[in-house]
Amino acid sequence: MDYKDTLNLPRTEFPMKANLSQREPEILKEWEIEQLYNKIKEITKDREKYILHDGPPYANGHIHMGTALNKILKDIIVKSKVMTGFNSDYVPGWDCHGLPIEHEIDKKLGEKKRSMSILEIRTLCREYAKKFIDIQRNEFRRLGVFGEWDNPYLTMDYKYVATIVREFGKFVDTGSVYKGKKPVHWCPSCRTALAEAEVEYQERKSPSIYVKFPVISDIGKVLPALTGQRISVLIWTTTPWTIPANLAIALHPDFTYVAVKVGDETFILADGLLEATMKTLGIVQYKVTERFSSSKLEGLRCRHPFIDRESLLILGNHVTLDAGTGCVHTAPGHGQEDYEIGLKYGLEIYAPVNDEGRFTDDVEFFAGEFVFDANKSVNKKLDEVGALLKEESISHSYPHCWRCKNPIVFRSTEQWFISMEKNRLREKALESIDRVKWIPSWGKDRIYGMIENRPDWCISRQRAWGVPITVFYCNSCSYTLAKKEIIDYVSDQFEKEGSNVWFSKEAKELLPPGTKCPECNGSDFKKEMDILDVWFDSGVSYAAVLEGRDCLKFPADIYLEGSDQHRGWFHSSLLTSVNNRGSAPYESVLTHGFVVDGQGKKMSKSSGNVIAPDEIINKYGAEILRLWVAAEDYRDDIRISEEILKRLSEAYRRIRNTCRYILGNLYDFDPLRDKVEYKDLLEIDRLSLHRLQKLIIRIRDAYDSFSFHTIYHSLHNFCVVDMSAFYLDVLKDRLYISLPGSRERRSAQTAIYEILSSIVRLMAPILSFTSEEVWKYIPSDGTKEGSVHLSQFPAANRDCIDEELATRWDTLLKVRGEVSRALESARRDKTIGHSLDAEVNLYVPEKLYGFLKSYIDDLKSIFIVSKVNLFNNGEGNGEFKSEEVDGLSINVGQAPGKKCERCWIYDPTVGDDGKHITICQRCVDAIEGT
RNA sequence: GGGCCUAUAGCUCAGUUGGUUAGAGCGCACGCCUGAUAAGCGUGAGGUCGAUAGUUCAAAUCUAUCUAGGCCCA
Repeated sequence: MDYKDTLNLPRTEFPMKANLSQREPEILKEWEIEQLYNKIKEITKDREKYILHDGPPYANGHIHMGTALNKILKDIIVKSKVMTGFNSDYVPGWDCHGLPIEHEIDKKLGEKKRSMSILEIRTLCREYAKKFIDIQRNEFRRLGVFGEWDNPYLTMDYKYVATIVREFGKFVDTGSVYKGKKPVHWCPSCRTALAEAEVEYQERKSPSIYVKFPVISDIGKVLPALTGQRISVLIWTTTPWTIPANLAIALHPDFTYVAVKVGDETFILADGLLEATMKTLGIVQYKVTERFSSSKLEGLRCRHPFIDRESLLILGNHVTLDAGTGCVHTAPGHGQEDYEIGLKYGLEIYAPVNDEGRFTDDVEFFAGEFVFDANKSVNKKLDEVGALLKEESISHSYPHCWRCKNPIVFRSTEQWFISMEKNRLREKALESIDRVKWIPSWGKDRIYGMIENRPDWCISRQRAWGVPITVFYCNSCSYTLAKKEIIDYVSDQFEKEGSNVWFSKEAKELLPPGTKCPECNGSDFKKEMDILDVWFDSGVSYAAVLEGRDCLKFPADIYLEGSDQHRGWFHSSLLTSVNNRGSAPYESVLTHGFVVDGQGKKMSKSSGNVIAPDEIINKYGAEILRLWVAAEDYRDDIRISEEILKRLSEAYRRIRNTCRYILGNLYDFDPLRDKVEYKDLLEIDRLSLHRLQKLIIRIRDAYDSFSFHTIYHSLHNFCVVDMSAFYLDVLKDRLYISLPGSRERRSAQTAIYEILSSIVRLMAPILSFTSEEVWKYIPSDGTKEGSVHLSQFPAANRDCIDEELATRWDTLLKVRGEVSRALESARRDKTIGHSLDAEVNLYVPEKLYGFLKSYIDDLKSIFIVSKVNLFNNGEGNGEFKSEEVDGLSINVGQAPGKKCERCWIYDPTVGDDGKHITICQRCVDAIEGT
């Protein structure tokens, strides 16, 4: 007789091989057919809300590892909140306007763009965004992310756009919006402003000049040694044409400056550049007459070399010793740093250059001249007045227009701003930051520093693809008509017809009938043609989405984005919400790092180290990607490499197999019929339930604190160490050998059923596909939901926690470890092969002896050996001396008796039964059903 | 150049307010089993805690500098 057939070996249809890349799409299909997301919405609708508000990715290109990471993290949070008992609807969104899309359309159109209307271009941009929204939506769904994919929010939806305009109106109403000047990259040949992305840096030859600015203030007051001398500050520049716009000279606050006597003149420049400058100027005879700190000069005045105007001496950290004289020619209308320092010192943002790049009539000597041609004229003039010390030519990197390839200029133009001060926006934003929970905590310092130091928010863009700044100008008196009521009126039209009406209709049609200019009573207006910064679009999502949908709420519980969004969405959302609602739109902000390669280097096309989500999904499955997200500590940068993925898929298999093995042993278990009461469970089964409760507590805490990598490690460790290597291994004997309906077998099944049904739910937010697959196979107790995602996390059962029992087993397991070592040593000596071949003698000290004696009947099953003999101290010594357990020594020998053919245990009763001469008494009983 | 952050075994992570010989799992090596089998079990070898200098009786832990890397600015 083949006794194998009399065993209760595991049986399950649950496949060992996951085959994720094939199975996942099938599961997704089922979820869709069952309308799972709607079912979740339905069952959670009356619960307390926990809202994660989705930051919209840009609708451009396919998703990459960063976007995948972000969406999976969000999904893990949302799913875990649902399973914790919240209503946690997730509405994904997309950011649709902006330069990158317009840029793509530009590239496609090439020269054709010039002949197209703004409406045609906007239509192409809309189609482009639409296309990538569909692509990304499918890619996100493929990751197993649940959400309102059929009803996402798009910043280009009419209703959303209307909200943007209304929120802009609120800003206007609070008096924060003003028009000012700011330098932008300007292409004179295209006659357009360029964004940073449209600027290409190329080598170019420029003049390099050294110019004297005579000091007119009484310098003797601060530096008596210089009294009565002819003194000039020496500057250096490579853009002579900006000299007419010079308003100041900047010195570094920490550098030492010198006064140098050359002939009968004295020059001022930075000590650190003295030698280099003198060499360049070819001056051999010079003498330093004074050394001093730059602060002595702050506020003194020079005279412009050829214009009747003063030039102020100021201090700025942007000054360097890399080149020049350490005294920086400053034209606030023609440079970013010049502009910023200019604002600080209250200088005019002066840029007397028109759209074509020609000097305005304001400029003496050079009016009408093209600025690059004017370089020569300016130098000539400087030379005439004796201010030019040196002129040469240098080659350096200079900005050029991406389209026409011509060199561009930096020129201040009229722009719309949101003031950080007028409505105390900065102050209020900083206060709000204090009330938000930032995770990790340094996020607070980071955004605080940014808000504290940022300049006013420039919200205008000279672009086509965006939301218009809905402001009008009186054609007769140039009065700016920016009023909340009028903006709201326009907003209503946008809501019905879209923002294209701004470009298709006349101002008259857009304004409320009978609108008159409050200044001159005129009725002829023109429209502002600038559009809003896209950060304003997404920044007001709290109004368009959180307040716009009943299933959400304001403020959101959490925003979750990459750490770059401290400057981006966290920032713009904070400013808009603080100004228009009086508080931050989020209770907490969680940030994650960036995806980098196995070496910690950033991914880039040029490095060739980019891994696409798609590749991973095809090779390993989205589930492995989800596991990766969970396994890594996302607060820091997150590495990905082949090795990491290989490790993870091995860990995945381990978890999957543990589930499978338990399923295989539950094939005849009906929880309603076979469950054993806790008090009747065997002790080791109670131990496993104790450990399960600890796991539940640890994992639920980890979900609450968003520490997902703790979950991965705990779960994996539980499956590998607690289950596979110990409990399940020990259990085999009982599950296979015992009578199917026996108490000891049902006791084991009760425990593993409880364990599986718990861990499958605990892992569902992370391993969303596999948990669903396992769920289908778990025997129902009558309350099992149709999907694991409709179930709740298990609650830790205090009644199953037994610390004393756990402590006792800590000792047993320590001894078990030592027995394993002793067995291994016997295995090396060829005394045994399988551990059941062994008989173990334990020589233990008094105290341990008493303890182990109470477990004497269980020891052989715990150790998985055939026989255990226990000896008190003094009765002898084992060859194997334990290092871990004081006084313990062990001997291992070949087990006596014959090996039972059925249970493989060596037992003296083998052969006792006349009918079954190759098996032991226990097995005889099991077969005969007694 | 500035702000914020990171660095513990080949990989992913632990490491309380400074306190014995720095831990876990995976991987690797070797062995066992063939009743979880494209599985399972056991044993073992892996670390100058990024570097240097300090504080201290005592530093992975505190301080400074440096190196490498990331995000955001300039």
